[in-house]
Amino acid sequence: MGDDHSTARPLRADARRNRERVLQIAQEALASDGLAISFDEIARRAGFGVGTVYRHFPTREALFEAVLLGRMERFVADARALATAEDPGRAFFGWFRTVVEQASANQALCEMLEGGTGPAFRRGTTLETDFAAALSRLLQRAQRAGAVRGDLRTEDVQDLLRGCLTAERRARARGGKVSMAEVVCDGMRSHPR
Amino acid sequence: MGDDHSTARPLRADARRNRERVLQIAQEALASDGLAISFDEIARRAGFGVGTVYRHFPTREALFEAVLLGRMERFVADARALATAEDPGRAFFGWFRTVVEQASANQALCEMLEGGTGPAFRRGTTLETDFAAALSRLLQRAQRAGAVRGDLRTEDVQDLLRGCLTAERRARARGGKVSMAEVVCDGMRSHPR
DNA sequence: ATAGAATCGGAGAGATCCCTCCGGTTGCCG
DNA sequence: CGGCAACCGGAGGGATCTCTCCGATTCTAT
Repeated sequence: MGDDHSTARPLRADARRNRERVLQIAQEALASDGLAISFDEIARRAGFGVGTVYRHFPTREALFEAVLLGRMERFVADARALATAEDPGRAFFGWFRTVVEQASANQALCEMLEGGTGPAFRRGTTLETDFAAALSRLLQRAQRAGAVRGDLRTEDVQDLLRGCLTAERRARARGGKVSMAEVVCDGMRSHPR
Repeated sequence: MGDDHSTARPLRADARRNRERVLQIAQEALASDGLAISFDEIARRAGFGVGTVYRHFPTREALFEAVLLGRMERFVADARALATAEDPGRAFFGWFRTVVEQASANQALCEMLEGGTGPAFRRGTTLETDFAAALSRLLQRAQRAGAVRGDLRTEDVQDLLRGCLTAERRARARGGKVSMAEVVCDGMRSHPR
């Protein structure tokens, strides 16, 4: 325990290259095939024996986390950056659309957000809590500004986001013209009538 | 091939009872656990050996189909029945909400509709074609009546339906007050402004 | 160049899963 | 109630998946 990555002796040059290659291949594999892809398959695609890959990532889940965690954290960072924007409605809807747009191109990311089940995004994780908190601030500000239906709660928006990913991913796969996120955002707006 | 169910010698009484029980248990298991549940597990829950269950349903997929096909067909029948309703907008949104409401209580049904991947609902299946056709009629009539955004295509609505299921299922699981279907339906309405 | 440490590769253990096979059991008809 | 067809049960074959182990290989420091 406590393998101190920052102070540990640097990896041998070949190991470093190989580690990088595994991450690269895993990234592509997860984006196109989703969380269900097998560890063996990733090793095969990268051209390594499974033992080699396990040397770098102790567990299937650890590998997936290494690939996906950063992406998720960026969503949280984006939300925080927008928490003080001058137009709360624009900030909220912009963030929502950005997340849908970015994630819908990545199968594994979608599954993680949709299911709340992937690595490092389980119920109660720091990441999951931060995500909900950041979203909550955006939402409340937008609601106070009258841009979003007042009866929507954070969990509602989270679920709508998940649903929107499901829809947008498929729409994107078939080259659809209408943005599903656009439709859902319209549904979340305060009813003018 | 062509095991003629209607004219074949009726099942022995015990076999009939057992078959019924398997269907019942499978229904519950699929509703709560989804398509990923294993054949062995269903046999175990029903209290039968796997051989017994395989006697009645030659394949995992055949069992799932026996449980789920009827439900799917009802959605198509509902859509057809509403194709001549006097208020096309009301018919369209009513059907949409009904499907979401009914399916969101059943994990396997959701996965089937969402993924387009389950038994008997694959791309090109008669059921899938009929489903799309029935939905298409409802949509076009609603659009002509000015109740639904004119730029939405059948595929768009199908994807929104899938997404709505993802959202509604989770909202229901946590006892949410706001209906996700309501929000999405609002998004599909023609913009008054 | 060479010793020694770090790394690689892949066979295989252990867990599931789908499905088959066949000996033992049970219900049905005369 | 006797005999046979139909039915049940579960061991196990073949696949696949995660992860371990250790001999063979490759890199690096001297």
